[in-house]
Amino acid sequence: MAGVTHLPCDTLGVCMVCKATPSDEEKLTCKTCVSYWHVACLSSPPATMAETVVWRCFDCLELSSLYASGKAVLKGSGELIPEIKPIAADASLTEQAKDKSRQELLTGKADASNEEGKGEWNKDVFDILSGSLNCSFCIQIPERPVTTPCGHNFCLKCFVKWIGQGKKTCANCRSIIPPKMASQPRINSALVFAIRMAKISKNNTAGGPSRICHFVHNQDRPDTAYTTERAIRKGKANAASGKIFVTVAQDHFGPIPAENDPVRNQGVLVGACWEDRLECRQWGVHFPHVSGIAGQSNYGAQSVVLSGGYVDDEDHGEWFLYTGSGGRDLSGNKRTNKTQSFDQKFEKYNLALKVSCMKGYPVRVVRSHKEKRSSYAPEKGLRYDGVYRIEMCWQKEGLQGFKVCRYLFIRCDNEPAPWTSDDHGDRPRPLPQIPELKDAVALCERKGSPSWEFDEEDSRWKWKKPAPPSQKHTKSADPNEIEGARRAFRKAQNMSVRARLLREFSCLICTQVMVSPVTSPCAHNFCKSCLEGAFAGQAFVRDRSRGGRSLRSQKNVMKCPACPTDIADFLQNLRVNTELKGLIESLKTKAEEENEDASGNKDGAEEESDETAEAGKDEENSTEKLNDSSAGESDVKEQKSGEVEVANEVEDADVKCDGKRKRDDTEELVPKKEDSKKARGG
DNA sequence: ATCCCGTGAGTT
DNA sequence: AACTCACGGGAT
Repeated sequence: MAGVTHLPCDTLGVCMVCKATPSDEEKLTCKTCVSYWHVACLSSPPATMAETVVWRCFDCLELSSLYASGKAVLKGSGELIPEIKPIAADASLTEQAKDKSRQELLTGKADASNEEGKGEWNKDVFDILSGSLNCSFCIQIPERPVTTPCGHNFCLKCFVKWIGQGKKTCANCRSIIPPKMASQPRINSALVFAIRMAKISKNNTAGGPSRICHFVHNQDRPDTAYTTERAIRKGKANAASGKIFVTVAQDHFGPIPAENDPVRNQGVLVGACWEDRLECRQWGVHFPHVSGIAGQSNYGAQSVVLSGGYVDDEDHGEWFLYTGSGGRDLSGNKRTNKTQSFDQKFEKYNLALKVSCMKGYPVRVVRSHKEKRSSYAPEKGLRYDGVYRIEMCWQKEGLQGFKVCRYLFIRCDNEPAPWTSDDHGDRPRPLPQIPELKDAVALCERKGSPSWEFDEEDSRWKWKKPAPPSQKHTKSADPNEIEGARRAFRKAQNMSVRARLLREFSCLICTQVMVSPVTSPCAHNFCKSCLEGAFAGQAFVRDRSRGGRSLRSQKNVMKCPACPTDIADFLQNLRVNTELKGLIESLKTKAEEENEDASGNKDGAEEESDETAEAGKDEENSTEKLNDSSAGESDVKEQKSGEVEVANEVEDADVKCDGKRKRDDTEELVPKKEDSKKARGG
């Protein structure tokens, strides 16, 4: 190692340079690998709060510049190429350069930068966003945006970090942040969508990358679950499933591709939402009606649902820790039971998950609104979030005192997750740091190479080994049903721009596009006036509220019109989310302009008959600029095409999870007490 | 918050 | 075919 020594703190928090044990305040966290560094031993510590938040250690800076120059690649297993060493201290990176490389990492535009003028791309997006939509910490477009009740938008990570430092007020305006929001911030999905729209619309005019991934919200529901004769009084609770619309086998692994979607010919795209489990089932994403795991113990698990049923679950978006099933007394007529009364074992569904782990199969992941402890859960219903791989599994003592099976899921999908505004899917990422591993029992890791793997040449995840042959017959959908569904779907596809805006940015009260949006602490968006109107005449405080010093005046509970959260405090001082407002306005304007450009053509398209629409979605894309392209997303079917073999011989290296791997940058900035094993120093 | 149903897939 | 098991969901 050359020149100045740069080393982080070790497992015990001891600085490896000066051997002191710095306090939390004296330590700095690398934004990328979440390692801790003693500020006093840094040659050039960050000067401002904003810099602190985005600070990256020397290893990671070097790494990102290697990425940018195309010299570094990730191995399929997710392991970082080892020859990357701490570089000579002052990597001579200016703040600008840091920002640039960070942004390149974020947007995946690394190697497209200066050539072909694509470097301007990000700048253009900023322009569209009027430069106004910035997280105050990192001065970037907010990643996983959360909105404070005072109407300011931040990256989830930056916000969590801020709260983690004991801050109780908004970093922008010093308004108090409600404790509930502080402890459980929810991503503002309307804002995510707005950012994506801005990117896409920019992209379409600037000739950027052509393949933008689709983001779907509610599908049409051409057929719903039905109530059988027998259960006539029980309504939907005991309904039987409606038709299955896709033609995949029940033990199909991976995304649902377009060729198995005769209804829409697009497959199930990331971000697809459903009302309930039966509907989710109809699209072939997760077949069981109640169970959270779909799988067979001798074959593998195809999908899971995160529904908050198990308190041990821990959700970090791109990765999460899942708890196995069982361990509960379901005798009598219980279907679920939150309390555990015996140990879980690796059998049945838990064994199925383990098989998927060992084989490296892609596992579809669905998140439910019932998971209240996750920032990534949808507001209502269920949402398909793409495929993940189970990198390892083990047992631990659960929070309820019995053993639970544990699974580390890491996202590996070719489409971006619903909470990011990235325009690309996942790249292989390192294992996150998992404190509970130090107490893990029966730890299992994959031995061979995974079946579902990132292909560097194609920059896509694919089957590197053939997908396991189905053991079930493939369901075929009823042609009549398909035709009906198809019509409804085409109609939805031809929605006007305004209808689209409406769908994404509608006020939950007036159902119109929000004029002056306010965001509640529970992350629901309304027009300011609508929300005011909804509570007009209601007093905030009961009785003796008058003279400013009423001692025990009782606050009235005022429930959010969209959920049970008490938003009385929020209502007292409604603040417009000006950034979101501006964004909606500019999208509106832009959409109208494009509407006019396409003029007569466009009107025709809206009234277009089903038959003409049959011509395909490509055509729709051209008439509808804001419609993201769905073409090109159907090629998830490389299974048996022959070139699989070639890829296989490249390496069969075992997957190890110790030492060498860097930690994931998606790790939450949380207390850092128990660092079981630091992935450093090796 | 609690009760308890019909359902459907896995397993025997 | 019988039996077990399951992170739903409407009704009370």
